[in-house]
Parts: sequence; C-alpha cells; structure tokens
Amino acid sequence: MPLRAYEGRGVVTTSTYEARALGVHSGMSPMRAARQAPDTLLLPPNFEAYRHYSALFKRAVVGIAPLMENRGIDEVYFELGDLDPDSRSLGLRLKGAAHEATGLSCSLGIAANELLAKIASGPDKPDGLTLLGPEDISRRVWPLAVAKINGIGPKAAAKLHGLGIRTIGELAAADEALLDQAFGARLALWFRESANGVDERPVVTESVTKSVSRETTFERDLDARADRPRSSAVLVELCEKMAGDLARRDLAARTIGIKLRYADFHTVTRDLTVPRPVTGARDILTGARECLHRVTLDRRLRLLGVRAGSLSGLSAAAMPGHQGELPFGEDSAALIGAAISRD
DNA sequence: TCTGGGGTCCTAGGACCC
DNA sequence: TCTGGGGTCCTAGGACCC
Repeated sequence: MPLRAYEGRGVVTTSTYEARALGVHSGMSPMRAARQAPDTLLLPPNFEAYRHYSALFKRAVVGIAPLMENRGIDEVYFELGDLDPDSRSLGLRLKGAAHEATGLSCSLGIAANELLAKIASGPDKPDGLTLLGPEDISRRVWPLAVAKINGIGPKAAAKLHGLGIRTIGELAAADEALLDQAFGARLALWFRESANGVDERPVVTESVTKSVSRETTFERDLDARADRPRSSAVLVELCEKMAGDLARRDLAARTIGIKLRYADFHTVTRDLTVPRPVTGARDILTGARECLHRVTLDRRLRLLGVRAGSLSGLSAAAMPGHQGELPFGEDSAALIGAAISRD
C-alpha cells in the first residue's frame, strides 16, 4: 500500500535506506511520512518473521563468540577477549556467519567497551565494520552529536543544547560544576565518563525477565462511559494474553499494574502488590480492576495496558527463599566489545 | 487531526521496622 | 519523651532503548 493511502494511527517502525533518503524515519507517524514521500510503500510488520531471523542470526554469531549479550531483537554485544588477535578478520567472520544464516547484512563495531562499540557500529552502515581504538576518540568520537551516546535521548540532548553543548567533545570539555548543577552529580559523572570513552559495564550474557506487559492503542479513542463494554473486553483480553506470556515462561507475578493513556497523551500507571505470586488471567484481571478503581475515568482513552512485575520462576514461587537468580559476570582485564546491529 | 509495543533503569516520597 | 539514622518495600512517573 502506498503511504498516501494510509489512514489511521501508528508509527513507522523502520524504513529502508531509500525511504530514509526521502525523509521517512522510524518513529514518524505514517500520515507525516506520507507528506514526505506519498509513493513510498508501507509494509505491515511481521514480528514472527523478525523473531525467527533474530534467532537464526544470534545462533550463528554466538557459535563464533560465545560471550554474547542480547540487547533486543537486532542487537548484540560480545566480549571478544582474546578470541583472535586480528579483530578485523574476527569481525568479518561474525558478519559472514550472520549473512550465511539469514541472508541479511549487519554492521559491526569493535572497540574497548560497549559504549564505543555501539558508536563504532554506526558510521559505516549499512554492512559496516569499524574498529575504534583509544587513539581514535578525539578525532572520530568527539565531533559527533551528544545524542550518539547510547543513553542520551531527546530530553537530555535538548537540555545539553541549552547549555551550549552539542558535540561529545564539548561534553568532555564541559565545566564540571555546570553539569553537576544541571543534571545532578551522578548523571554528570556518567556524561563525563561517556564523553571520554569510559564505560566499565561488563558484557552480560544471562538476564532475568523483570516484567512482562501487554498494551494496545485503540483505533479511535474510547469514551469512558459509552465504550465501557469495549474497554472492559479489551482489559480481559490483555490479561488473558499476559497470563499466556507468563505461563510460556514459567513465571509468576507479585505486582500487577495497569497503564492508561488519555486522548491528550497524558499517561498514568497504577500498580498493586499482592500477598502471593499470581499466574492466571482471573487473578491478573482482579488486580488490574483494583488498580483501575484508583484512576479517574472521565476522559477519552487512547491506550490501555497491563503489566506484571516482581516476577519469580514458578519453582521459586513455590519455594520461598530461592529467587532462581544466579550471580554472573567476571570482569575481564582485556575487554574488547562489539556491537552488531542489523541494517 | 502527529506520537506502537515491549522492555530496563532511575528517582523520590511515604510507610514501616530496627 | 524526643530525636535520629539506615534499610527495605511499595507506588508513580519519566527517560531511554530496540
């Protein structure tokens, strides 16, 4: 379907390089994208296929570099350690394995830590391979915009701009007291370290799910009173789906929460901690309804969501005292991180 | 008639306990 | 009786990421 024909809600989740050249970027509303490039084709997402290719890709690369950290469907980090003294040939092997398994290209950055590897994965997209050494920081990292630092988003970037700080180099050189005052000591310290290429985080190869959620944006905003049967049915459906998600992963939840977004985009959450872990749709629904009683339902509703937190494995839930969590993570002296991201 | 869905982490205040 | 400090849990919101 050409973008021009699209009506309704949603966002562009990603776009081809050709569409990007026409000004169509992820996060845009399709309506706005249509004004930029009306003849661009809009394809429906297929998350099942994405998960399938994600699994193929990860299985292929972890066979080469086993210390792998998952960071979403299309991004992983490796602790390369001393796998191969020739980083470039190792990088080519990883990219080759990903391509062989999926037919897709990816971009890879190799550097001393995750922060720099992520930055290095960017400039040569698509199908890039970039090595970034400590000596490259001033020349190749400092000229970049502060938002290139993973963790500096639109809000922080705008605030930094307000202080006259636009590049990573300017952030590295910024007055300490000024940053402290504007962002607090903790964040300011993290800014300064990041701007200087310092990142001590280890590559984390095991992770525990902390929360599970389901939410939906209505095709049209719902009226609190008139659409009550509809919103009620949606809530039941969300709870059932989430119960299925928990069951599939053998998890039980001790907190149940809801999320509401009003027509004006204002968002509220409520949550409730229950005495013992719950798993079933009925218990989840009971908790969600209790939460709903604590919000005012007097405005049109755009989104409704449910969330489960304080999770425990089912075996752990039955056996208090065991959280089912294993400590992990030895710091390695010679850390070589790498970020791969799908193009 | 902008702005999806599924996550993580951080902050901050109040309750409660020692 | 008053003052106080620290730790943990619970709740709400917000920034950020893929």
